[in-house]
This record gives sequence, C-alpha cells and structure tokens, in this order.
Amino acid sequence: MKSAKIPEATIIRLSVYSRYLHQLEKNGVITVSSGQIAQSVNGSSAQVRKDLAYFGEFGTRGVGYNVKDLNQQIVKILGLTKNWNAVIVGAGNLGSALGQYKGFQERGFNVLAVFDNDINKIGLTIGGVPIYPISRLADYVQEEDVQIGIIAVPADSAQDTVDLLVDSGIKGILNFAPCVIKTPDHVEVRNVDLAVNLELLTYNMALNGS
Amino acid sequence: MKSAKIPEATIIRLSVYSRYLHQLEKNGVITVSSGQIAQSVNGSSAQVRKDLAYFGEFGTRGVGYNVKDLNQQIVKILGLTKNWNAVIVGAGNLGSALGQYKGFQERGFNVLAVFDNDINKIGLTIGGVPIYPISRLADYVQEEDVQIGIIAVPADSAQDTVDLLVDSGIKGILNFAPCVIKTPDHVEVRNVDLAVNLELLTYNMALNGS
DNA sequence: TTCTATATGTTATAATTTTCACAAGAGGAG
DNA sequence: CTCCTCTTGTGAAAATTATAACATATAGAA
Repeated sequence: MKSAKIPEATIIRLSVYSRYLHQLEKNGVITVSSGQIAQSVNGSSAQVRKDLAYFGEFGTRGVGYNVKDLNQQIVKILGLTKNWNAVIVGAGNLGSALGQYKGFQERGFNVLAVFDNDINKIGLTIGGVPIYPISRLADYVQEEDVQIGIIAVPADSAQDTVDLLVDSGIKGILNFAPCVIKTPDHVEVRNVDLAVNLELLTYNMALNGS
Repeated sequence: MKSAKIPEATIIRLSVYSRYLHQLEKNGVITVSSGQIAQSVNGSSAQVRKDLAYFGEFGTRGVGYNVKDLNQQIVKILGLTKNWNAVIVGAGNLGSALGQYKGFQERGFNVLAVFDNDINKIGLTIGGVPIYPISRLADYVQEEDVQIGIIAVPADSAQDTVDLLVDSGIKGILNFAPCVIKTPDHVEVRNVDLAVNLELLTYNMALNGS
C-alpha cells in the first residue's frame, strides 16, 4: 500500500467507480477507458486516472482497463475483501429501513443484529435480522467479532450508544443521528446527516434563484 | 448576498453549527464564542470564524456571538426562512422511514406526499403522509408547488423517476438511490449514498489496521 | 518493420481550502 | 481616562486538491 495521504473525495469516487464497474462486469464488458468511467459518473477522465494513480498502475496504455481486474483492485483498496460484521442500534423507522437494506449485503457487509431498548420489539426480526436488547450489545460485539456499529437512535441518546459501542471494542461507526459524536482516535466515524444534506440542497437552490 | 464561491464544506459546517446553536438557544444560552462552537463540532475556532466571514460580521470582538442572532443569520444563509415543500418517491423501507422522519419538519421542510407504483400501498399513509400513485406525481408537483423531490426507489428506476420529476418542474433532488443520476444544470442534486459511506468507513478502518 | 490511432501515467500548473498570526474593537477594572 | 483581557475579523502563507498537457506505451494495419 503506497502511503501518501489520499483525499477523501478520491475514496468516495473510487466507490462509485466500483459500482459502475460491477455493472459493466455483469453486462459482460471486458475493457473500459477512463473516459467512459468519467462519463458515467459526471467526472473527468483525468480525475479518474489521477484517482487510480494514487494506488498503482492498473491500465494498459492505448487500451484501457480490464473491467474485472480494475474492480478487484478497487474492492481491495476499499478494504472490502475481508467480510465486515455490523450491527444496527435502534429499531425505529430508520433502523428498520437499514436492517432491510439490500445494498449492504451486496457489498459484503453482514448486518448481524439490531439492538433496541423497547421490550415489545425484542425477539422480532427485521428482514430476517433479529432484534436484541441493548443490554446484550457489549457481549454480542465481542462474541461475534463485530467491527462496525450503525447508529440509528435519536440524537439525545447517540453519544451514550457510541460510548457503549466504543467500550465494547467496535472499530468503526456509521452515525445517522443528527449530532456530532465524540470517539477516541482509533475508532473511525462517518456521519450521514439527512437534515444537513437537505440544507446543502436548499442553499444551492436558493443560490440558483428558486 | 456576497457572491464569492463558498466551499461546500463550509455550508455543511454551517448546518452543523446551526443545530448546535439551536440547542444552546433552547438551553437559554445568550452568548457563544467561536472556540466553543469549534469544540462542539470537533473543529478549529479559526475555521468557524472563517466560515462565518464568507457571509458577513456576526460577532462582537472581545465578546463572541449572540446565539439567537447568529442562528437566525445561518438559517437565512441556508435558505431555510422560506418553507420548502418536498415529496418522496418510493414507499419501500427507506421511503417509509424518510416519510416518518421528524428531523425534516423540525428544519422547515414539509413532506407533503409519498408516491409509489404499488397499487396495494395507494391510499395508505406513512406517519400521516398520504401515498399516491406515481401517475399523479407530475400534476401534484405543479399544483402544490413542490420544489424538492426525494428519491427512494431502486437504482434501476432512479433515472426514470428523476426525469419525471425534472419534467414536472422540480428544483432540487435528494437522491438515496445508489447510482449516479443525470439532471439539467438548473436542477440541484445531492446524493446520499449509504454503501459509499460504509466503504469510506472501511477504507479508513483498513488503514488504521483493523 | 514502420506508421497511426488510442489511452494511460505523470509532471507541471492552477485553483481551492485550511491554517496561522495578528491587528483591531469591546468591555471592565482601577 | 488608561490599561488589560478577551475574542473577533482578516490577510498572508501553507497545504491540499483539481485541471491540463504531454510523453510514453500498446495494438493493429499496411
């Protein structure tokens, strides 16, 4: 692994490239050029090549990239060759939707369980994923080697949930709660903030004179 | 409105600042410093001041910012003083979760309706929001002055849905489908890609040696 | 073999964004 | 009034990221 610091935007784009390549692969396409990839993701060919160049040389000059090989490389870069175990905390609307979301499984993420403190929900399943009580969370994370916690609880209990996950030895957190959470440096966090996204949208819309 | 080009990252941070200020306001706090804001969002005080400086001078030297005033200013910057009407397309798990999500209403977004093509769902409601057939979408958008469309359909029908919304005169799209969509320049788009977020997380986790 | 067309990898340049450092304004104490 | 402390606003420097341009490698045709 070449260890310069890679822009986050590059990683995001790689993930999108990968999805496109996956689709090409299903359609039996063998070779693709940086220009084609760029077109499919509304980017520039130079940027596609630059993004890939951070990690090595994957193409053949004059020819392009082998779809399957390139996708394998990107999948490896993104850390998707190993299987990731995840749990969702919070079995409300959002937690339920995430529990049933097919996209995670497709990319190699195993959602093993959902945790909630509502007694009425314990024992039920969400799209086949069992709901357990929060009290079992810490033990479960350790026993089942869960690396990723997905926070789908209200903002005011998010930090407590995070602390619980961190103490259990979780390595990464995907936070859907609309708040900033604090974690130690060795725990990676990624925030998905629905309201923020809508507000960024309206800011741009207001600019464009709607 | 001062019209230099503002970084997207700045707008995102403003949105987060706003939420923090809203909370302070509820707690009766009158004044706040850039340092305090920075601490609450894991940023630097210089960045907070710089972000605000794009839009004007909102503070008092030696004192700080008036919580209520500053929040009002940010809300205005983000275009939240006007009321935004939105519809959700897709009444599956994600669409249902979004329909019931309280956070939108709190920030001034009205989710008026959900649209789906499943006959069995038409006429039902999601947290009080009615479900209508897709065939009514175009007329509804025009009649009710809907500016924002939220895409919660599968990837393979996302572009068709987008085209329909664009033709109906929608101004902004929040896309949850895991794909890149194409729109004319006058329509703003914001993608919320769950898989991409997870993959960015695992990339960073792999770096940190999990 | 040589020539042409094509598309990569890379270096140089430009643009953007963040960080730093400090001058300047505000308010309170003496 | 003057001094001292506090915190903003800002201009310059540093760091980061994107764009553009081109030299290099490949495949195929003649």
